[in-house]
Amino acid sequence: MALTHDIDTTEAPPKQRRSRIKPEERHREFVRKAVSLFSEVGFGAGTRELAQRLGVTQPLLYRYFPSKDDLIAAVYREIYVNRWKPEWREGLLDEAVPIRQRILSFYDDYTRTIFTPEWLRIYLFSGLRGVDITRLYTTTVETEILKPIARATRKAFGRPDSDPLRPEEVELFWTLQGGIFYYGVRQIVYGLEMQVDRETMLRNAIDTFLDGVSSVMERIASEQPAGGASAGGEFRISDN
Amino acid sequence: MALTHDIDTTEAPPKQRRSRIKPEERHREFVRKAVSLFSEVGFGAGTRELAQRLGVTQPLLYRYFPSKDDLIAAVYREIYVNRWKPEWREGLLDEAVPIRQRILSFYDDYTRTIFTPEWLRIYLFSGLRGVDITRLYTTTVETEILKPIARATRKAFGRPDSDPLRPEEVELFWTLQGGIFYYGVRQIVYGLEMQVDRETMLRNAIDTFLDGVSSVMERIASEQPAGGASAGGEFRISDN
DNA sequence: AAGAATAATTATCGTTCGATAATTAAAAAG
DNA sequence: CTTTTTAATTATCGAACGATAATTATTCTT
Repeated sequence: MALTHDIDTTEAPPKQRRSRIKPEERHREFVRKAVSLFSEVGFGAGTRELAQRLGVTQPLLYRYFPSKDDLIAAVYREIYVNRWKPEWREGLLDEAVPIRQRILSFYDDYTRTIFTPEWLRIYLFSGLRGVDITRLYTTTVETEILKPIARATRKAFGRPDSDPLRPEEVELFWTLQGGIFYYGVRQIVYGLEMQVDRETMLRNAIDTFLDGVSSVMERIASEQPAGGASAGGEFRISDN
Repeated sequence: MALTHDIDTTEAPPKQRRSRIKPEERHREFVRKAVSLFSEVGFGAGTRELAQRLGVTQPLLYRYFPSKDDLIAAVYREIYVNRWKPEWREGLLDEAVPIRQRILSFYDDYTRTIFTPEWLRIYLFSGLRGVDITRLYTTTVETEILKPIARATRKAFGRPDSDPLRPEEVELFWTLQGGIFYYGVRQIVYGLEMQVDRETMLRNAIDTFLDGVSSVMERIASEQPAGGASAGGEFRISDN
């Protein structure tokens, strides 16, 4: 017969006062802390850990979210939707400002938004999970940011706005985007000590890009349009 | 009293023949399949799933690896050490080849190596886990690849090899590296249909970069060396 | 103040996980 | 062929997971 009265090393439960707050606020609190927790350990983080950080019990989560996946969806919305600024696109189209300054201002504000552990890590985690939202976000970046930048840049170089954007042109601006993005990953995600501050990096990267992109864009414009989106014939001889 | 003889829907166990192979080969098999599995679902993947893919039972893993973390360490070694080619550095230093061609050849081979689901996804997963190996790899890339490229490029522009590399110069080449890397992430990790093939992207990105980098490198060289590594005074007025 | 509504709790279920011990069977040694 | 070695198995443990049901206690309504 085993002793049933174990020595209780944990002191008596602190008779925790249960705080009752408005449902909407509780909902927001869950999402806020979930963003923080998931960004640290990934979406495999436990619901008990999340509840503990909020000072509540684990089953309470299921009063506000039918399942963990619904909570994750709310986290996606917070990152991808709530932190997107429509003014980015507008600023990029403002022809009263020189193109260099427009691009610089955009990336200054954009990196201020996404260069946080929460944003970058959840972006990477969600990308690795293969959920559609990452593809959707990438498409949004291309249509709302990169294509406007590309058109504006071409215009600034004196090229007519009439001929359509080539995929190769858009891809060039993806390279700039990726280069800047990777600076944030190295600093925030990998925790590396950066030898160059963000503003200087942006200035140098954008100046290098703008200085070199005109000749390459001209070359692209002078080449045959690439296969898939060609308006000419349905078939053409590949130029290997 | 419950019925103890449940209707057995699963047919009789196939009396699985147990195959016995050499320890070293079993070890390699575990690592190989672990690379594949972890790259798909992350390091949270179960040891039972891994064993199933090998056609063995789960406890067998612990004959070859003391713990799951040791298996993960072996996976890191496979990705970061075994797939690194020392010839990359050598090729970049070969002054018989024009700088543009040297950079192009390197990135052609480098992206051929890392633009696989296994490499890219494990790289991203490991980076998010915050393990030291990612920082170590980044340092290796900088010293073995980017600094040699930067020096070679500067040399090709006629600058003396004597004055030390500025952090701002190295950072410029990180931007190129990140831009190229992000192409692979979009294609392989996010599964996006790329409108521009890898070779064209590399050519345009590198041409844009090389065309624009000379003027920016000159500006960097003409500016005051940045704060931290300055050999001049211990203090200086910050230039806000 | 009494009762209704509901936010938060306790208790618990069925899975899955990494890991260990004991057992079995295939290959190596004699 | 018999014995020894060891690669592989079966069985199982304790912890952590997502989720549900029943209960308690706080706030709102009248």
